[in-house]
Amino acid sequence: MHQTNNFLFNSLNNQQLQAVKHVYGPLLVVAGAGSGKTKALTHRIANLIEGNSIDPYNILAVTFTNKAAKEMKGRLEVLLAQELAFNQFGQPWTTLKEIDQNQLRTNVHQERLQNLWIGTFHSLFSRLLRYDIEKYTDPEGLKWTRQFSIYDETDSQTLVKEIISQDMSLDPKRYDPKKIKRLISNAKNQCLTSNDLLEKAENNFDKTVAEAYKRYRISLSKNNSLDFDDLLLLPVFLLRQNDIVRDYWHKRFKHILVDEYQDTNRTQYELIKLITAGNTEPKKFFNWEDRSIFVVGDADQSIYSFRAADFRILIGFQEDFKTSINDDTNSSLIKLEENYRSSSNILDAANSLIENNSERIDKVLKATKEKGELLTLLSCDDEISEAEAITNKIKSLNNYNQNPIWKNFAILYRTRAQSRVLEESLVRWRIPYTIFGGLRFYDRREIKDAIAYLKVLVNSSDNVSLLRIINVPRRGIGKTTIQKLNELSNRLNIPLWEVLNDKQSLEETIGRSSKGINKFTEVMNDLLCYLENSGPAQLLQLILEKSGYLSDLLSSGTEESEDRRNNLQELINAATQYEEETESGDVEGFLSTAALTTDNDTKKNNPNSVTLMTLHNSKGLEFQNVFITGLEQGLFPSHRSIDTPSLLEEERRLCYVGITRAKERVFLSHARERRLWGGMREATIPSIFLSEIPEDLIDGELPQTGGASIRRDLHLDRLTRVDRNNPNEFVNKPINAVRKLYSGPSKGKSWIVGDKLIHSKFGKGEIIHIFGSGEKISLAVKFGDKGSKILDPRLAPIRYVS
DNA sequence: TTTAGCGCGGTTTTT
DNA sequence: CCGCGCTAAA
Repeated sequence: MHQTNNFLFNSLNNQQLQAVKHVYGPLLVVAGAGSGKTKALTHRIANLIEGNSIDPYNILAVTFTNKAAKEMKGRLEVLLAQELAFNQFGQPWTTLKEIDQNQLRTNVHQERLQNLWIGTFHSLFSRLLRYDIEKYTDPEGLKWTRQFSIYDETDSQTLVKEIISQDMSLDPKRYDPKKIKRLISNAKNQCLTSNDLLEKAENNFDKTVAEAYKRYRISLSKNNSLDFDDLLLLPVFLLRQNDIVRDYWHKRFKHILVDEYQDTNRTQYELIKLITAGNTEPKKFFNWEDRSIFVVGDADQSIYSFRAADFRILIGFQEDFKTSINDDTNSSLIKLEENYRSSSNILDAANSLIENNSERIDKVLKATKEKGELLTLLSCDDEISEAEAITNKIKSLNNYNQNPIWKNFAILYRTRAQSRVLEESLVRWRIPYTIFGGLRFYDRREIKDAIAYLKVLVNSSDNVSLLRIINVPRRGIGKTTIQKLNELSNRLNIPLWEVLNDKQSLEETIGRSSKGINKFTEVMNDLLCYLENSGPAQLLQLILEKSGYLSDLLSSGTEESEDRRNNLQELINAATQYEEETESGDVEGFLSTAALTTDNDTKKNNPNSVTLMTLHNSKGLEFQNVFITGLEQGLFPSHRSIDTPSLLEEERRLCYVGITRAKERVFLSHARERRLWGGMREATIPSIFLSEIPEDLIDGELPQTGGASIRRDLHLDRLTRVDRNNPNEFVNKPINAVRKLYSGPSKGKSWIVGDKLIHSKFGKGEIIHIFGSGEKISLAVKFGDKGSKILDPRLAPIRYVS
């Protein structure tokens, strides 16, 4: 036991130690970037199990990403294996052979962690639903079975679109299904029902959304399906409704841990609270005698409010979970403020930046590392020279190494659209790179097709999947046929699948077209015979063969179809792996995994390559060198955020996240001109964030390569037309130029009627009138098609042009 | 029933 | 510029 304690405790600082030793009651750990929060989490779980003899069966550990869950699981495994190493071999972990280490990890995995629930919100609660969903009846009488399908964004989009245009006969142009889906999703994430929405409705549009929500829900139930949001919302309703179920999970999960608590939404919060409170509501205080809730988060890294995450939940934690004893010894807040990742210059820059936000928990990250290098500002002509400047930097920093180490570099951007130019530059210089995000493995067409077959076999009510595959491969079943059958199904109130199997009705309604349908149902009924006794891997194999999907691919013989076949083989491998990892190897479970897995964690990347990703994707990661690109008003911060303070603060947090990813070097780049989507070249204004980092922490640099020479190399003549002769104040004096823009033209520049200027949001404009005088002037500016605005020159993001 | 061609719109997105 | 959804024609 003492050995255990050493393992778990001796590498921790004071605050981490306090967190790790916490056992009962509520605890909020405010963990700044790079302060060792995963360490605190994993060591605490290990200490619960090893130090306090708590059964892993009673622990629930929730993360937001598969990656975080995997990481936590892995590290926990090693910690417990280290303990075991002492008991079994009597020697420290590091002296063991790798094969013994792996053996121990396997032991721990199978014997100690089998019953520990650790995973994402969505995967854990879909698991809960596979147990208990049949015990839930909606107030409207809607029901689901444990074979429910999980609809991804595309599937649910299809359903909403159908409801808007067909069910409700609305014009999809006035009622954009995407927008409506987003509003419904927002409601679901805030734990609101369609009735709640109806009560809150202020106008007809709101009422329509509420109605669409209601119908969408009915439709999901008819399909025996749930969308991502339902995986959390339905458990809330279930636990509220059913005392026995709630009591069961309450008694089971005595110790709850939540990672990235600042990213929780109302629904997730309700869920956590229901399990923690159990069967004894209403009540004011929780009974912490034999239980705990331990949440870790950082309000400064809250960057998902557009998905209804609400960091005020984190700020309210202590109030929400307070104990009846109101004493000072009951400390329910610990701050981890020592940063082990970044140089102190980088941290100073990040701290200065984030201090411009008003809504925060006060917290200053303290460096444990040396000052290090200054941050570097790369002021570039345009997006091409920005990309070139970055690749140049990467190359030159690597020249000092015999073997280039590409994996030490990350290039971060606000929008995916920015990645292309960067890629082109990396390709040109033959620098290996890995781009994150993009198409998920499970979003590929052939994968979705195969999965859809599996879904229909398990859940014949799933019409979205059914209609996806009914004519894939081609069976000559067209739109009109499907429409007729759908009508029949609705009129008789018989599931579509049963209509398809009723040969007589088919003959009567669609006549000769029933041939294709019969072909389809024959295949499906044949496959159904195998459902009982086959695992997902074998089923997939059978599906691909018997449906003719595979032979269809083979006959086309293109390179693309070759790729598809490989992907399908990959899918079967994943199913096999699932069967090996889980004892039951059940199809429903595999389908959940397939729906909830992004391949960021599974795909094999070139281990030594430059990383390209969005700033959002970079959260939780770290790199030696980080490039933050496109620091321009309207791009970063994005144009949608620029005049809404709360949104601008979120952009600032995003920038903070980006900077704090870096261990050694940060490069901040902006382009003086940029074309987005190949449109017009637009003059830009440097990002306000650049002006919020102290000048003495930034080193300005003139990029070596201008965009024009590159363009000539590429023979892109039409691009070379663009000015190179224009003397560039930013290139000559990058820092000063940036600062000048924000020190306020009212000090340096006196405006006169007729001056032309550029506004970051409204674009080019001309002063048509000046109100007031001296320091207190306002400008009336006419912006082409955007109309006229009255601006305060000291505040408005404007730049003088001519 | 299928496919080619045009027009429109295009932050970020753990699941 | 690129990917989509819809319409027109084969």
